[in-house]
Amino acid sequence: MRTTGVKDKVDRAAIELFAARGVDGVSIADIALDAGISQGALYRYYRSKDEMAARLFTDAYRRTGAELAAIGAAQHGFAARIGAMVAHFCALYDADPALFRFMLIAQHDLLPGIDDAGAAPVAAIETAIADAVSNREVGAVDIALAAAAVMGIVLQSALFQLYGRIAGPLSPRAPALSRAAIAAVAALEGGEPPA
Amino acid sequence: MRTTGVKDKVDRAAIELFAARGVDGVSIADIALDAGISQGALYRYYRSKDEMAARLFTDAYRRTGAELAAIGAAQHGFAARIGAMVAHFCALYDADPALFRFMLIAQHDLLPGIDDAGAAPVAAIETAIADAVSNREVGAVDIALAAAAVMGIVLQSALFQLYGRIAGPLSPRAPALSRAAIAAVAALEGGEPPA
DNA sequence: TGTACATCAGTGAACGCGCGTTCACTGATGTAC
DNA sequence: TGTACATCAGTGAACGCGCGTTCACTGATGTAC
Repeated sequence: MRTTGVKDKVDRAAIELFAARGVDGVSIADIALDAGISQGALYRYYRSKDEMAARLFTDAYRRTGAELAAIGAAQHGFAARIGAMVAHFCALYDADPALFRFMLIAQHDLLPGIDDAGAAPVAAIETAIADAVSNREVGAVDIALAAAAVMGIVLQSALFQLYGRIAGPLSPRAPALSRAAIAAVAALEGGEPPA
Repeated sequence: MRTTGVKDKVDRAAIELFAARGVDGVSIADIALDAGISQGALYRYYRSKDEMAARLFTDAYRRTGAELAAIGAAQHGFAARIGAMVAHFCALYDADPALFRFMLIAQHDLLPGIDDAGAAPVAAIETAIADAVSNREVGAVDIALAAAAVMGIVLQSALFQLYGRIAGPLSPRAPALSRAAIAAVAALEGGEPPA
């Protein structure tokens, strides 16, 4: 088992601190202290604080999007796809809540800096919904609105867990959240305004 | 019709700027410039920048919570309550998207500073769900999880509108979002883990 | 095995800029007589 | 109606602190011969 590199310690310290206090609420000195190195040493790994936050965010965002897309592609049928994606998200969240809190907090600042829209987690969900509509598994829905419903159900549950409104890990709730997401999409059928 | 006071101009400038760039991304000088006054004059209205952000947030948060609670109390039946609350939220959002973007962005920093949990918008939704459960309109559900689903559906739709994923105002989507929220809650029945 | 040299992760002090806050002052408005 | 004074919103320059960034330096590790 490899010993943890300095870069890993830096990344971990930054994610934990960013999650707890926001990017602007954390100084380079804070991160260096938690990582156990000097301030100057941080610049061996990142050109600037902005680049650090952006890379940590973008990497996690792309990785999550790619995993969700792969998991969705491996399943057959709308319910199975949503079920597998929701379960995977819950497992990721439980494994590293700080990372997801960081992503949820920082998205408003850092999302505009991401060019590749296809890499987004939401793209995987939209694909699953669009496929289900063209398969006639689901009636005509506003794809964006349906994706918002699915993401909202899962992300808001994650936020409630972070805030202590929901106790314990998210994974045991994954089946219930999947059912809610699928029901929400079905309820949107036929309600889309004219294009 | 009263002419707009200086304080109103300050509040409006602050909300617009906070919504666009986040509280930490905006300087006192920026706000003063947009409000058309000097930096020093801001301190006639707020003791500090922190107090300004906190008061703007808390006021809007409490007002929204109180309005939702009143609207929910005026309706009979779960579907009517959720429908009215969702419609009201959409109308509020359409009337002032910047205010809600500010609230959504700043909640992670400023929510912990609010002591009165009963004033929260989520409390109004939890009340509606809890009432429906005790009336047997809805089966046994995890109240917090059901509230997360309802809030998530609406808030994520608002975010998608802000990001341009959904075009036009939210209000025409209110009926569809209500149906999705009610269906999501119903789908959660019987899926709660042991207390 | 030993020596000279290159590389490079990490140090820690210093710099400078931006920003929140303060404060002596101005000038307009209102009030007492 | 006029005068003296109080009040107070607003000004603008200055201050000082925190923070991101830089940089000359250290010391350990690896490599060539």
